[in-house]
Amino acid sequence: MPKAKYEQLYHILKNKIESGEYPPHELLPSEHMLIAELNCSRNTLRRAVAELVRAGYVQTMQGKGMRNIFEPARQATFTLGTIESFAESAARNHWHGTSKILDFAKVTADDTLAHMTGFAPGTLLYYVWRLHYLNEHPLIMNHSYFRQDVAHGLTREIAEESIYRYLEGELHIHIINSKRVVTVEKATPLDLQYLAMGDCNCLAVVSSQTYNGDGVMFEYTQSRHHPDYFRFQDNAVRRSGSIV
Amino acid sequence: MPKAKYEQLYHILKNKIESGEYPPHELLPSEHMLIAELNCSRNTLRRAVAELVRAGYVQTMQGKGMRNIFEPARQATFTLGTIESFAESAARNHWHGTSKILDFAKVTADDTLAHMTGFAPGTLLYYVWRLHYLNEHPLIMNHSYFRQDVAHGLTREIAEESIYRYLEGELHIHIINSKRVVTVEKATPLDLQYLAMGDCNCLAVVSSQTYNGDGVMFEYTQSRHHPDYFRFQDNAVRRSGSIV
DNA sequence: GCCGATTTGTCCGTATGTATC
DNA sequence: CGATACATACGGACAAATCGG
Repeated sequence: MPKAKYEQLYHILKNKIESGEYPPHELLPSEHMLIAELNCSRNTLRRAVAELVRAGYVQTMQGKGMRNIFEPARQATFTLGTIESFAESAARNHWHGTSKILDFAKVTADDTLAHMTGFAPGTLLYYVWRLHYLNEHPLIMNHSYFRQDVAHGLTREIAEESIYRYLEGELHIHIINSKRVVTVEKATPLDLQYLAMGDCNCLAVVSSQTYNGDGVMFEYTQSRHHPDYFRFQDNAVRRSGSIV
Repeated sequence: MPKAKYEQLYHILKNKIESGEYPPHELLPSEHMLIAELNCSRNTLRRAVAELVRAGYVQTMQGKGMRNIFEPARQATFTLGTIESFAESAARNHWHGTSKILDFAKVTADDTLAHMTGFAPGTLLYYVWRLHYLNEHPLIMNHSYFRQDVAHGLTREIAEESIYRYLEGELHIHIINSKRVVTVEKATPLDLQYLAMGDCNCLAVVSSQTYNGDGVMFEYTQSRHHPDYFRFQDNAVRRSGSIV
Protein backbone atom coordinates (compact mmCIF):
# COMPACT_ATOMS: atom_id res chain seq x y z
CA MET A 1 0.00 0.00 0.00
CA PRO A 2 1.80 3.12 -1.18
CA LYS A 3 1.43 6.05 1.15
CA ALA A 4 3.12 8.81 -0.82
CA LYS A 5 0.59 10.91 -2.69
CA TYR A 6 2.45 10.78 -5.99
CA GLU A 7 2.42 6.97 -5.83
CA GLN A 8 -1.32 7.00 -5.27
CA LEU A 9 -1.81 9.34 -8.23
CA TYR A 10 0.41 7.05 -10.31
CA HIS A 11 -1.80 4.07 -9.54
CA ILE A 12 -5.02 6.01 -10.12
CA LEU A 13 -3.88 7.11 -13.57
CA LYS A 14 -2.35 3.71 -14.39
CA ASN A 15 -5.64 1.99 -13.56
CA LYS A 16 -7.63 4.45 -15.66
CA ILE A 17 -5.30 3.81 -18.59
CA GLU A 18 -5.37 0.03 -18.21
CA SER A 19 -9.15 -0.05 -17.84
CA GLY A 20 -9.62 1.95 -21.04
CA GLU A 21 -11.13 4.96 -19.30
CA TYR A 22 -8.71 7.07 -21.33
CA PRO A 23 -9.02 6.24 -25.06
CA PRO A 24 -5.96 4.49 -26.54
CA HIS A 25 -3.57 6.67 -28.57
CA GLU A 26 -5.42 9.84 -27.57
CA LEU A 27 -4.29 12.70 -25.37
CA LEU A 28 -5.06 12.56 -21.69
CA PRO A 29 -6.61 15.60 -19.98
CA SER A 30 -4.09 18.41 -19.55
CA GLU A 31 -2.04 18.81 -16.39
CA HIS A 32 -4.30 21.67 -15.40
CA MET A 33 -7.41 19.47 -15.64
CA LEU A 34 -5.82 16.55 -13.83
CA ILE A 35 -4.61 18.81 -11.03
CA ALA A 36 -8.15 20.04 -10.49
CA GLU A 37 -9.60 16.54 -10.74
CA LEU A 38 -7.03 14.85 -8.49
CA ASN A 39 -6.71 17.75 -6.07
CA CYS A 40 -2.93 18.00 -5.97
CA SER A 41 -0.11 20.38 -6.85
CA ARG A 42 1.52 20.51 -10.25
CA ASN A 43 4.82 19.08 -9.02
CA THR A 44 3.12 16.10 -7.42
CA LEU A 45 1.14 15.32 -10.55
CA ARG A 46 4.25 15.69 -12.68
CA ARG A 47 6.11 13.22 -10.50
CA ALA A 48 3.35 10.65 -10.99
CA VAL A 49 3.38 11.32 -14.74
CA ALA A 50 7.15 10.86 -14.84
CA GLU A 51 6.68 7.34 -13.49
CA LEU A 52 4.02 6.64 -16.12
CA VAL A 53 6.48 7.74 -18.79
CA ARG A 54 9.22 5.50 -17.39
CA ALA A 55 6.82 2.56 -17.33
CA GLY A 56 5.78 3.14 -20.95
CA TYR A 57 2.16 4.10 -20.29
CA VAL A 58 2.23 7.65 -21.67
CA GLN A 59 4.46 9.91 -23.73
CA THR A 60 4.61 13.64 -23.04
CA MET A 61 5.17 16.35 -25.65
CA GLN A 62 5.87 19.96 -24.83
CA GLY A 63 3.13 22.22 -26.14
CA LYS A 64 0.84 19.33 -27.12
CA GLY A 65 -0.06 17.16 -24.16
CA MET A 66 0.42 13.64 -22.89
CA ARG A 67 -0.65 10.67 -24.95
CA ASN A 68 -1.83 7.26 -23.86
CA ILE A 69 0.44 4.64 -25.50
CA PHE A 70 -0.57 1.63 -23.41
CA GLU A 71 -0.72 -1.67 -25.31
CA PRO A 72 -2.67 -4.24 -23.29
CA ALA A 73 -1.15 -7.41 -24.71
CA ARG A 74 2.50 -6.42 -24.50
CA GLN A 75 3.07 -5.26 -20.96
CA ALA A 76 5.90 -6.59 -18.83
CA THR A 77 6.13 -9.62 -16.67
CA PHE A 78 9.61 -8.75 -15.46
CA THR A 79 10.44 -5.12 -14.87
CA LEU A 80 13.71 -3.28 -14.60
CA GLY A 81 14.48 -0.71 -11.97
CA THR A 82 13.06 -2.54 -8.96
CA ILE A 83 14.49 -5.19 -6.67
CA GLU A 84 12.34 -8.24 -6.13
CA SER A 85 13.12 -11.59 -4.64
CA PHE A 86 12.03 -14.66 -6.58
CA ALA A 87 9.23 -15.22 -4.08
CA GLU A 88 7.99 -11.65 -4.55
CA SER A 89 7.92 -11.69 -8.34
CA ALA A 90 6.28 -15.12 -8.37
CA ALA A 91 3.53 -13.78 -6.11
CA ARG A 92 3.10 -10.64 -8.22
CA ASN A 93 2.63 -12.69 -11.39
CA HIS A 94 0.35 -15.20 -9.63
CA TRP A 95 2.79 -18.02 -10.21
CA HIS A 96 3.39 -21.08 -8.10
CA GLY A 97 7.08 -20.76 -7.26
CA THR A 98 9.18 -23.16 -5.24
CA SER A 99 12.89 -23.30 -4.52
CA LYS A 100 15.42 -25.94 -3.61
CA ILE A 101 18.82 -25.52 -1.95
CA LEU A 102 21.46 -27.53 -3.75
CA ASP A 103 24.36 -26.40 -1.60
CA PHE A 104 25.15 -24.20 1.38
CA ALA A 105 28.72 -23.54 2.48
CA LYS A 106 31.13 -21.11 4.04
CA VAL A 107 33.88 -20.05 1.66
CA THR A 108 36.71 -17.54 1.45
CA ALA A 109 37.08 -15.40 -1.64
CA ASP A 110 40.17 -16.39 -3.63
CA ASP A 111 41.47 -14.26 -6.48
CA THR A 112 39.23 -15.64 -9.21
CA LEU A 113 36.11 -15.51 -7.04
CA ALA A 114 37.04 -12.00 -5.93
CA HIS A 115 37.42 -10.93 -9.54
CA MET A 116 34.07 -12.37 -10.51
CA THR A 117 32.08 -11.07 -7.58
CA GLY A 118 33.76 -7.78 -6.75
CA PHE A 119 34.48 -8.80 -3.13
CA ALA A 120 38.01 -8.27 -1.83
CA PRO A 121 40.21 -11.39 -1.81
CA GLY A 122 40.05 -13.07 1.58
CA THR A 123 36.48 -11.97 2.34
CA LEU A 124 34.53 -14.55 4.35
CA LEU A 125 31.33 -15.49 2.53
CA TYR A 126 28.30 -17.72 2.65
CA TYR A 127 27.67 -19.56 -0.60
CA VAL A 128 24.11 -20.51 -1.48
CA TRP A 129 23.29 -22.57 -4.54
CA ARG A 130 19.57 -22.52 -5.30
CA LEU A 131 17.24 -23.77 -7.97
CA HIS A 132 13.94 -21.95 -8.54
CA TYR A 133 10.95 -23.73 -10.02
CA LEU A 134 7.87 -22.21 -11.61
CA ASN A 135 4.94 -24.60 -11.85
CA GLU A 136 7.36 -27.51 -11.31
CA HIS A 137 9.69 -26.44 -14.15
CA PRO A 138 13.29 -25.53 -13.19
CA LEU A 139 13.79 -22.02 -14.56
CA ILE A 140 16.50 -20.20 -12.66
CA MET A 141 19.73 -21.37 -11.05
CA ASN A 142 21.22 -18.94 -8.55
CA HIS A 143 24.77 -18.80 -7.24
CA SER A 144 24.75 -16.35 -4.34
CA TYR A 145 27.52 -15.08 -2.10
CA PHE A 146 26.80 -13.12 1.09
CA ARG A 147 29.35 -11.42 3.33
CA GLN A 148 29.45 -13.36 6.61
CA ASP A 149 29.92 -10.20 8.67
CA VAL A 150 26.74 -8.66 7.25
CA ALA A 151 24.49 -11.71 6.84
CA HIS A 152 25.86 -13.43 9.95
CA GLY A 153 23.86 -16.33 11.32
CA LEU A 154 22.58 -17.35 7.88
CA THR A 155 21.91 -21.07 7.73
CA ARG A 156 20.71 -23.58 5.19
CA GLU A 157 17.39 -23.74 7.04
CA ILE A 158 16.87 -19.99 6.73
CA ALA A 159 17.80 -20.11 3.06
CA GLU A 160 15.12 -22.79 2.55
CA GLU A 161 12.57 -20.16 3.58
CA SER A 162 13.46 -16.64 2.46
CA ILE A 163 16.89 -15.08 2.76
CA TYR A 164 15.59 -11.55 2.26
CA ARG A 165 13.01 -11.94 4.98
CA TYR A 166 15.84 -12.93 7.35
CA LEU A 167 18.12 -10.10 6.27
CA GLU A 168 15.44 -7.42 6.47
CA GLY A 169 13.18 -8.79 9.21
CA GLU A 170 15.68 -10.37 11.60
CA LEU A 171 18.98 -8.62 10.99
CA HIS A 172 17.31 -5.29 10.11
CA ILE A 173 19.53 -4.80 7.09
CA HIS A 174 18.40 -2.02 4.78
CA ILE A 175 18.66 -3.18 1.21
CA ILE A 176 19.13 -0.03 -0.84
CA ASN A 177 20.10 -0.78 -4.40
CA SER A 178 21.42 -3.41 -6.73
CA LYS A 179 23.62 -3.06 -9.81
CA ARG A 180 22.70 -5.62 -12.41
CA VAL A 181 24.23 -6.68 -15.68
CA VAL A 182 22.48 -8.86 -18.23
CA THR A 183 24.63 -11.04 -20.49
CA VAL A 184 24.31 -14.23 -22.50
CA GLU A 185 26.71 -17.06 -21.68
CA LYS A 186 27.49 -20.58 -22.81
CA ALA A 187 25.70 -23.17 -20.70
CA THR A 188 27.86 -25.21 -18.36
CA PRO A 189 27.34 -28.94 -17.80
CA LEU A 190 25.67 -27.94 -14.53
CA ASP A 191 23.20 -25.72 -16.39
CA LEU A 192 22.36 -28.47 -18.84
CA GLN A 193 21.92 -30.98 -16.04
CA TYR A 194 19.56 -28.92 -13.89
CA LEU A 195 17.70 -26.52 -16.20
CA ALA A 196 16.23 -28.88 -18.83
CA MET A 197 17.70 -26.74 -21.57
CA GLY A 198 16.65 -28.88 -24.52
CA ASP A 199 19.04 -28.18 -27.38
CA CYS A 200 19.92 -24.62 -26.35
CA ASN A 201 23.52 -24.24 -25.23
CA CYS A 202 23.30 -20.64 -23.97
CA LEU A 203 21.35 -18.89 -21.25
CA ALA A 204 20.60 -15.43 -19.92
CA VAL A 205 22.78 -14.46 -16.97
CA VAL A 206 21.87 -11.64 -14.59
CA SER A 207 24.76 -10.71 -12.31
CA SER A 208 23.83 -8.43 -9.45
CA GLN A 209 25.72 -6.68 -6.69
CA THR A 210 23.50 -5.60 -3.81
CA TYR A 211 24.31 -2.83 -1.34
CA ASN A 212 23.05 -2.15 2.17
CA GLY A 213 22.55 1.16 3.93
CA ASP A 214 26.18 1.30 5.03
CA GLY A 215 27.26 1.32 1.41
CA VAL A 216 28.88 -2.12 1.58
CA MET A 217 28.22 -4.61 -1.16
CA PHE A 218 27.05 -7.59 0.88
CA GLU A 219 25.63 -9.84 -1.84
CA TYR A 220 26.70 -11.04 -5.23
CA THR A 221 24.26 -13.22 -7.10
CA GLN A 222 24.53 -14.77 -10.52
CA SER A 223 21.11 -15.80 -11.83
CA ARG A 224 21.21 -18.19 -14.75
CA HIS A 225 17.86 -18.11 -16.55
CA HIS A 226 16.34 -20.73 -18.82
CA PRO A 227 16.21 -18.86 -22.16
CA ASP A 228 12.56 -19.72 -22.87
CA TYR A 229 11.38 -17.94 -19.75
CA PHE A 230 13.63 -14.91 -19.68
CA ARG A 231 12.08 -11.57 -20.60
CA PHE A 232 13.13 -8.09 -19.54
CA GLN A 233 11.29 -4.95 -20.51
CA ASP A 234 12.45 -1.36 -20.74
CA ASN A 235 11.03 1.90 -21.99
CA ALA A 236 13.56 4.29 -23.45
CA VAL A 237 13.09 8.02 -23.92
CA ARG A 238 14.72 10.10 -26.61
CA ARG A 239 16.30 13.30 -25.34
CA SER A 240 18.40 15.94 -26.98
CA GLY A 241 21.11 16.31 -24.35
CA SER A 242 20.94 12.65 -23.50
CA ILE A 243 21.84 11.85 -19.92
CA VAL A 244 24.78 9.48 -20.14
CA MET B 1 25.67 20.00 -24.78
CA PRO B 2 22.96 19.84 -22.14
CA LYS B 3 21.36 23.17 -21.44
CA ALA B 4 19.05 22.30 -18.58
CA LYS B 5 20.60 23.20 -15.25
CA TYR B 6 19.83 19.85 -13.64
CA GLU B 7 21.68 18.11 -16.47
CA GLN B 8 24.70 20.33 -15.94
CA LEU B 9 24.64 19.59 -12.21
CA TYR B 10 24.34 15.89 -13.00
CA HIS B 11 27.49 16.00 -15.13
CA ILE B 12 29.39 18.11 -12.60
CA LEU B 13 28.67 15.62 -9.83
CA LYS B 14 29.22 12.62 -12.08
CA ASN B 15 32.63 13.93 -13.07
CA LYS B 16 33.60 14.60 -9.47
CA ILE B 17 32.62 11.06 -8.55
CA GLU B 18 34.43 9.46 -11.49
CA SER B 19 37.57 11.50 -10.91
CA GLY B 20 37.74 10.45 -7.26
CA GLU B 21 37.16 13.94 -5.92
CA TYR B 22 34.56 12.37 -3.64
CA PRO B 23 36.08 9.43 -1.71
CA PRO B 24 34.68 6.01 -2.70
CA HIS B 25 32.09 4.48 -0.36
CA GLU B 26 31.89 7.69 1.67
CA LEU B 27 29.06 10.15 2.04
CA LEU B 28 28.91 13.11 -0.29
CA PRO B 29 28.35 16.59 1.12
CA SER B 30 24.76 17.07 2.26
CA GLU B 31 22.11 18.54 -0.01
CA HIS B 32 22.39 21.77 1.92
CA MET B 33 26.15 22.01 1.24
CA LEU B 34 25.78 21.09 -2.43
CA ILE B 35 23.02 23.66 -2.91
CA ALA B 36 25.31 26.37 -1.55
CA GLU B 37 28.29 25.13 -3.57
CA LEU B 38 26.42 24.69 -6.85
CA ASN B 39 24.20 27.72 -6.41
CA CYS B 40 20.89 26.09 -7.18
CA SER B 41 17.56 25.30 -5.57
CA ARG B 42 16.83 22.17 -3.64
CA ASN B 43 14.48 20.76 -6.28
CA THR B 44 17.02 21.20 -9.04
CA LEU B 45 19.78 19.48 -7.07
CA ARG B 46 17.43 16.63 -6.16
CA ARG B 47 16.57 16.10 -9.79
CA ALA B 48 20.26 15.77 -10.64
CA VAL B 49 20.77 13.39 -7.72
CA ALA B 50 17.80 11.29 -8.86
CA GLU B 51 19.62 10.71 -12.17
CA LEU B 52 22.81 9.75 -10.32
CA VAL B 53 20.80 7.20 -8.34
CA ARG B 54 19.27 5.77 -11.51
CA ALA B 55 22.70 5.50 -13.09
CA GLY B 56 24.12 3.68 -10.06
CA TYR B 57 26.57 6.37 -8.96
CA VAL B 58 25.13 7.13 -5.52
CA GLN B 59 22.62 5.72 -3.06
CA THR B 60 20.53 8.02 -0.88
CA MET B 61 19.40 7.23 2.67
CA GLN B 62 16.89 9.31 4.55
CA GLY B 63 18.41 10.81 7.66
CA LYS B 64 21.96 9.70 6.77
CA GLY B 65 23.07 11.21 3.50
CA MET B 66 24.04 10.14 0.01
CA ARG B 67 26.85 7.67 -0.54
CA ASN B 68 29.25 7.32 -3.43
CA ILE B 69 28.95 3.73 -4.77
CA PHE B 70 30.78 4.22 -8.06
CA GLU B 71 32.95 1.27 -9.14
CA PRO B 72 35.37 2.35 -11.88
CA ALA B 73 35.89 -1.01 -13.55
CA ARG B 74 32.25 -2.09 -13.74
CA GLN B 75 30.41 0.80 -15.33
CA ALA B 76 28.15 0.33 -18.32
CA THR B 77 28.94 0.21 -21.98
CA PHE B 78 25.30 -0.13 -22.94
CA THR B 79 22.73 1.72 -20.90
CA LEU B 80 19.02 1.26 -20.53
CA GLY B 81 16.53 4.07 -20.57
CA THR B 82 17.91 6.01 -23.50
CA ILE B 83 17.46 5.66 -27.24
CA GLU B 84 20.62 5.54 -29.29
CA SER B 85 21.23 4.57 -32.85
CA PHE B 86 24.08 2.16 -33.52
CA ALA B 87 26.14 5.03 -34.91
CA GLU B 88 25.57 7.08 -31.77
CA SER B 89 26.53 4.37 -29.29
CA ALA B 90 29.57 3.41 -31.35
CA ALA B 91 30.74 7.02 -31.23
CA ARG B 92 30.07 7.31 -27.51
CA ASN B 93 32.19 4.23 -26.77
CA HIS B 94 34.92 5.33 -29.19
CA TRP B 95 34.37 2.33 -31.40
CA HIS B 96 34.86 2.00 -35.12
CA GLY B 97 31.40 0.99 -36.30
CA THR B 98 30.30 0.22 -39.84
CA SER B 99 27.07 -1.11 -41.27
CA LYS B 100 25.98 -3.01 -44.34
CA ILE B 101 22.54 -3.24 -45.92
CA LEU B 102 21.69 -6.82 -46.79
CA ASP B 103 18.21 -6.10 -48.08
CA PHE B 104 15.80 -3.23 -48.63
CA ALA B 105 12.21 -3.83 -49.71
CA LYS B 106 8.63 -2.66 -49.55
CA VAL B 107 6.35 -5.16 -47.85
CA THR B 108 2.79 -5.41 -46.58
CA ALA B 109 2.16 -6.75 -43.09
CA ASP B 110 0.48 -10.15 -43.21
CA ASP B 111 -1.00 -11.77 -40.12
CA THR B 112 2.20 -13.33 -38.82
CA LEU B 113 4.27 -10.20 -39.41
CA ALA B 114 1.52 -8.10 -37.82
CA HIS B 115 1.52 -10.34 -34.79
CA MET B 116 5.29 -10.15 -34.40
CA THR B 117 5.64 -6.40 -34.94
CA GLY B 118 2.44 -4.97 -33.52
CA PHE B 119 1.51 -3.24 -36.79
CA ALA B 120 -2.03 -3.74 -38.08
CA PRO B 121 -2.38 -6.35 -40.86
CA GLY B 122 -2.21 -4.68 -44.25
CA THR B 123 0.10 -1.86 -43.12
CA LEU B 124 2.53 -0.78 -45.84
CA LEU B 125 6.11 -1.02 -44.59
CA TYR B 126 9.72 -0.58 -45.56
CA TYR B 127 11.86 -3.54 -44.60
CA VAL B 128 15.54 -2.94 -43.87
CA TRP B 129 17.93 -5.78 -43.14
CA ARG B 130 21.23 -4.51 -41.76
CA LEU B 131 24.41 -5.94 -40.34
CA HIS B 132 26.46 -3.84 -37.91
CA TYR B 133 30.17 -4.35 -37.51
CA LEU B 134 32.41 -3.24 -34.68
CA ASN B 135 36.09 -3.20 -35.54
CA GLU B 136 35.32 -5.43 -38.55
CA HIS B 137 33.48 -8.06 -36.46
CA PRO B 138 29.80 -8.66 -37.28
CA LEU B 139 27.99 -8.12 -33.99
CA ILE B 140 24.37 -7.15 -34.55
CA MET B 141 21.86 -8.13 -37.18
CA ASN B 142 18.85 -5.83 -37.43
CA HIS B 143 15.49 -6.54 -39.01
CA SER B 144 13.65 -3.21 -39.15
CA TYR B 145 10.19 -2.30 -40.36
CA PHE B 146 9.10 1.33 -40.89
CA ARG B 147 5.62 2.56 -41.73
CA GLN B 148 5.74 3.89 -45.30
CA ASP B 149 3.34 6.74 -44.52
CA VAL B 150 5.61 8.02 -41.72
CA ALA B 151 9.08 7.28 -43.12
CA HIS B 152 8.03 8.01 -46.70
CA GLY B 153 10.81 8.49 -49.20
CA LEU B 154 13.18 6.12 -47.40
CA THR B 155 15.58 4.47 -49.80
CA ARG B 156 18.39 1.96 -49.66
CA GLU B 157 20.85 4.81 -50.22
CA ILE B 158 19.54 6.72 -47.20
CA ALA B 159 19.66 3.56 -45.10
CA GLU B 160 23.32 3.15 -46.05
CA GLU B 161 23.98 6.42 -44.26
CA SER B 162 21.79 6.95 -41.21
CA ILE B 163 18.07 6.31 -41.08
CA TYR B 164 17.58 8.34 -37.92
CA ARG B 165 19.33 11.35 -39.39
CA TYR B 166 16.89 11.19 -42.30
CA LEU B 167 13.83 10.74 -40.10
CA GLU B 168 14.75 13.53 -37.70
CA GLY B 169 16.70 15.89 -39.95
CA GLU B 170 14.81 15.62 -43.24
CA LEU B 171 11.31 14.47 -42.35
CA HIS B 172 11.32 16.30 -39.00
CA ILE B 173 9.88 13.32 -37.17
CA HIS B 174 10.00 13.60 -33.42
CA ILE B 175 11.18 10.33 -31.96
CA ILE B 176 9.72 10.21 -28.48
CA ASN B 177 10.07 6.82 -26.89
CA SER B 178 10.77 3.18 -27.55
CA LYS B 179 9.44 0.08 -25.77
CA ARG B 180 12.07 -2.63 -25.68
CA VAL B 181 12.03 -6.27 -24.65
CA VAL B 182 15.14 -8.35 -24.14
CA THR B 183 14.89 -12.11 -24.71
CA VAL B 184 17.18 -15.01 -25.61
CA GLU B 185 16.32 -16.98 -28.74
CA LYS B 186 17.61 -19.93 -30.73
CA ALA B 187 19.89 -18.86 -33.54
CA THR B 188 18.50 -19.23 -37.05
CA PRO B 189 20.61 -20.45 -39.98
CA LEU B 190 20.79 -16.78 -41.01
CA ASP B 191 22.23 -15.82 -37.62
CA LEU B 192 24.83 -18.58 -37.79
CA GLN B 193 25.79 -17.60 -41.32
CA TYR B 194 26.28 -13.88 -40.72
CA LEU B 195 27.23 -13.44 -37.06
CA ALA B 196 30.21 -15.81 -36.69
CA MET B 197 28.57 -17.43 -33.70
CA GLY B 198 31.17 -20.12 -33.08
CA ASP B 199 29.45 -22.98 -31.26
CA CYS B 200 26.77 -20.87 -29.56
CA ASN B 201 23.29 -21.60 -30.85
CA CYS B 202 21.44 -18.78 -29.03
CA LEU B 203 21.61 -15.01 -29.10
CA ALA B 204 20.28 -11.95 -27.31
CA VAL B 205 17.30 -10.40 -29.06
CA VAL B 206 16.16 -6.84 -28.38
CA SER B 207 12.75 -6.11 -29.88
CA SER B 208 11.78 -2.46 -29.90
CA GLN B 209 8.71 -0.50 -30.90
CA THR B 210 9.38 3.17 -31.50
CA TYR B 211 6.80 5.96 -31.34
CA ASN B 212 6.74 9.42 -32.87
CA GLY B 213 5.17 12.60 -31.55
CA ASP B 214 1.78 11.72 -33.01
CA GLY B 215 1.68 8.59 -30.87
CA VAL B 216 1.92 6.22 -33.82
CA MET B 217 4.34 3.32 -33.65
CA PHE B 218 6.28 3.83 -36.84
CA GLU B 219 9.19 1.43 -36.35
CA TYR B 220 9.64 -2.13 -35.21
CA THR B 221 13.20 -3.39 -34.98
CA GLN B 222 14.49 -6.75 -33.92
CA SER B 223 18.18 -6.58 -33.00
CA ARG B 224 19.91 -9.92 -32.82
CA HIS B 225 23.12 -9.56 -30.81
CA HIS B 226 26.19 -11.79 -30.86
CA PRO B 227 26.17 -13.20 -27.30
CA ASP B 228 29.83 -12.41 -26.63
CA TYR B 229 29.27 -8.69 -27.10
CA PHE B 230 25.90 -8.21 -25.52
CA ARG B 231 25.81 -6.43 -22.16
CA PHE B 232 22.99 -4.45 -20.61
CA GLN B 233 23.26 -2.68 -17.29
CA ASP B 234 20.59 -1.63 -14.85
CA ASN B 235 20.50 -0.20 -11.34
CA ALA B 236 17.54 -1.27 -9.24
CA VAL B 237 16.28 0.48 -6.15
CA ARG B 238 14.50 -1.19 -3.26
CA ARG B 239 11.34 0.58 -2.21
CA SER B 240 8.65 -0.26 0.29
CA GLY B 241 5.59 0.48 -1.82
CA SER B 242 7.32 -0.62 -4.97
CA ILE B 243 6.09 1.13 -8.08
CA VAL B 244 4.78 -1.61 -10.33
C1' DG C 1 4.42 35.42 -40.79
C1' DC C 2 2.79 37.05 -36.46
C1' DC C 3 0.30 36.92 -32.18
C1' DG C 4 -2.09 35.03 -28.34
C1' DA C 5 -3.88 30.92 -25.87
C1' DT C 6 -2.74 26.45 -24.33
C1' DT C 7 0.39 22.96 -22.69
C1' DT C 8 4.48 20.94 -21.05
C1' DG C 9 9.48 21.90 -19.24
C1' DT C 10 12.41 24.10 -15.91
C1' DC C 11 13.49 26.52 -11.70
C1' DC C 12 12.80 28.65 -7.37
C1' DG C 13 11.34 29.26 -2.29
C1' DT C 14 9.08 27.38 1.50
C1' DA C 15 6.81 24.30 4.72
C1' DT C 16 6.26 19.91 6.78
C1' DG C 17 7.15 14.90 7.50
C1' DT C 18 10.33 11.24 8.78
C1' DA C 19 14.59 8.71 9.67
C1' DT C 20 19.24 8.92 11.75
C1' DC C 21 22.42 10.00 15.17
C1' DC D 1 15.37 15.17 23.19
C1' DG D 2 17.46 18.19 19.58
C1' DA D 3 20.08 18.67 15.38
C1' DT D 4 20.79 17.03 10.88
C1' DA D 5 19.59 14.91 6.63
C1' DC D 6 16.67 13.30 3.04
C1' DA D 7 11.43 12.80 1.39
C1' DT D 8 7.23 14.83 0.20
C1' DA D 9 4.16 18.52 -1.05
C1' DC D 10 2.63 23.08 -2.35
C1' DG D 11 2.47 27.45 -5.01
C1' DG D 12 4.41 30.64 -8.12
C1' DA D 13 7.16 32.28 -12.08
C1' DC D 14 9.05 32.05 -16.55
C1' DA D 15 10.67 29.48 -20.80
C1' DA D 16 9.69 26.77 -24.84
C1' DA D 17 6.82 24.27 -28.04
C1' DT D 18 2.32 23.80 -30.37
C1' DC D 19 -1.74 25.25 -32.57
C1' DG D 20 -5.28 28.16 -34.42
C1' DG D 21 -6.82 32.61 -36.03
